[in-house]
Amino acid sequence: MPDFDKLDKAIHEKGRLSIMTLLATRMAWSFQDLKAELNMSDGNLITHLRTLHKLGLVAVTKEIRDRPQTSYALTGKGRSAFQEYLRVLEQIVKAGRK
Amino acid sequence: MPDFDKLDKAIHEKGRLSIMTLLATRMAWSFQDLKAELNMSDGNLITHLRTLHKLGLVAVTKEIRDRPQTSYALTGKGRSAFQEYLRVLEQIVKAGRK
DNA sequence: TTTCAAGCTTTGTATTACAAAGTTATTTTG
DNA sequence: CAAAATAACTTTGTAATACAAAGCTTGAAA
Repeated sequence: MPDFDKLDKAIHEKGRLSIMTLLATRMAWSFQDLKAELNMSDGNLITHLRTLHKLGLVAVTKEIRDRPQTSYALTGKGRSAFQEYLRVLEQIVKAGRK
Repeated sequence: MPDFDKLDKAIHEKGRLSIMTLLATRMAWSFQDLKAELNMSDGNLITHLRTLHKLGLVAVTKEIRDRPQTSYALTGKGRSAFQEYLRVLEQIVKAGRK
């Protein structure tokens, strides 16, 4: 049976799961790109990002290019936590397809 | 990108996801077996089951064997909703492993 | 008839997702 | 330069809901 206890709650919530998945697909995402891709409200998005950041799963980089631009990326910890999470998803899929 | 909107919220919640996964692995589960496997409190378990039942995803059968025994099983609708849900999980795993 | 177990309801708490609107700072446009 | 615009937050409020714990009900066994 899948190891449901290992389903990290911080990652499992739909909004943050979306974010983590996006962050896993490329090095860094700007706030604007995340917002466009996920169509979340500013407040909701930044709250989720802050939650992930506080847990050490996401790194925040502020730079001023054209306009000020904040970028988000997975940390090493975030990457491995997410892979661990995906392992449980795989177990669930395997069990559920039986 | 995964189709996050299709992540059925009723199924995605950890407790109910556990239940749905168990129900997918065999024909029927008694209340007691579910409770033992998931170690949830009576109240919590039955509330989740009722939620799934109200949505038409889970069928409830009451029979009196030795002791009264209630059994739970996926409905057709429940089965296909769950498969749909699993499809999204697969997309997430695929995207996240990149 | 007391006991016990199964299944279910009720109550209460604490968390939290989310939207909406307001804030600050910087930058572009008229 | 003043005004508008945009990025990135913060704040506030609401509604939903997971979960535990304890109580209720019914039927069987002791």
